[in-house]
Amino acid sequence: MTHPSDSRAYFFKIDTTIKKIRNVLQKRFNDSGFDLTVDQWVLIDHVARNQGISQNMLAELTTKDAPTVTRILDLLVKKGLVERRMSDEDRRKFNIFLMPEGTKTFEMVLPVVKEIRRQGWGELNEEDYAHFVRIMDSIYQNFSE
Amino acid sequence: MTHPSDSRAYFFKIDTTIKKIRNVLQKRFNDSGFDLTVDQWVLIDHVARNQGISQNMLAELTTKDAPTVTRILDLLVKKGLVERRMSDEDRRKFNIFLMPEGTKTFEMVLPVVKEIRRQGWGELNEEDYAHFVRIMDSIYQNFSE
DNA sequence: GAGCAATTATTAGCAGGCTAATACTTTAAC
DNA sequence: GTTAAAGTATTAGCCTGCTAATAATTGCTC
Repeated sequence: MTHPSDSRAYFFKIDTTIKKIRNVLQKRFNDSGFDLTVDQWVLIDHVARNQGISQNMLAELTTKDAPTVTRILDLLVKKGLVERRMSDEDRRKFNIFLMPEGTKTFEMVLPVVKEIRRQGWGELNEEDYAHFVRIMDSIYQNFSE
Repeated sequence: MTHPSDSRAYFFKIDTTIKKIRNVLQKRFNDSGFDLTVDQWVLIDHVARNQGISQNMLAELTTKDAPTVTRILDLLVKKGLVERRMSDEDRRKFNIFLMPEGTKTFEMVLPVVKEIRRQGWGELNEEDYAHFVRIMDSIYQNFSE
């Protein structure tokens, strides 16, 4: 390998790592008795921090596409965790709110998620984090032109 | 953020980056007239480099699960790119081979993929690559205990 | 060698990522 | 004000990731 980019390694490593993280999160959710997928959690997390957010905005913040947000919200509504309310100013939009059960879920799951984040990061330090962000952002940017 | 792991950032960044890479690859495939998904390419790549490989082994090398490998191979067989041959020693196994069309596809797509890898890695250097590998492996390891 | 456990691959079912097409609403242009 | 363009959300259809259950074969143990 004369240049790192000649290898499949970086695509593969990113792919494998994100799968691992997802697996661990999901298993921990299941073991904790949370009836929730990782992506459902991601939406709940954002709604909790941005009550009344639009689906559009949710899609942008999570880098999910609109149809996916629609479907995940459908499931969350069905579970009684989240509510769609017609927007007053713009009738094309919904404002998304947590229901009481959703708030409960958020508060129950959050500490578990934080613990997993800590576990994953382990002994890596601030400098590592800076490298990590720089490299990831760089790859992203290199593909955004 | 007192500690990087307190933020959603690293999970999110990895997730977003891999999505970006996949999108760029797929779009470039489409624009080049390749009738191929990214994951179908990944399997072709591995079969090309390991003719006769078993599905099991393919799953391991690609970190895909067995049902996914089965389905992707079904599509590749349907497209005439790949062939399943009964293994002589173990009749539970298939040996996977590229068909002539598959080899053609491999040789046609590979340079495009290499070019995209190069583009993504951009001006990052060997040292960055070392950091990248170390951090990713570390996260993976922290979740494998 | 009979019976049981492990291995290999498949099927079915749910969830999420993507594109394309559609319905509805708002905004802009004339 | 009417019409055209843009924005918001949904639906449908394909592909992939995951789990659980199944079928077929092999290997192990007695």
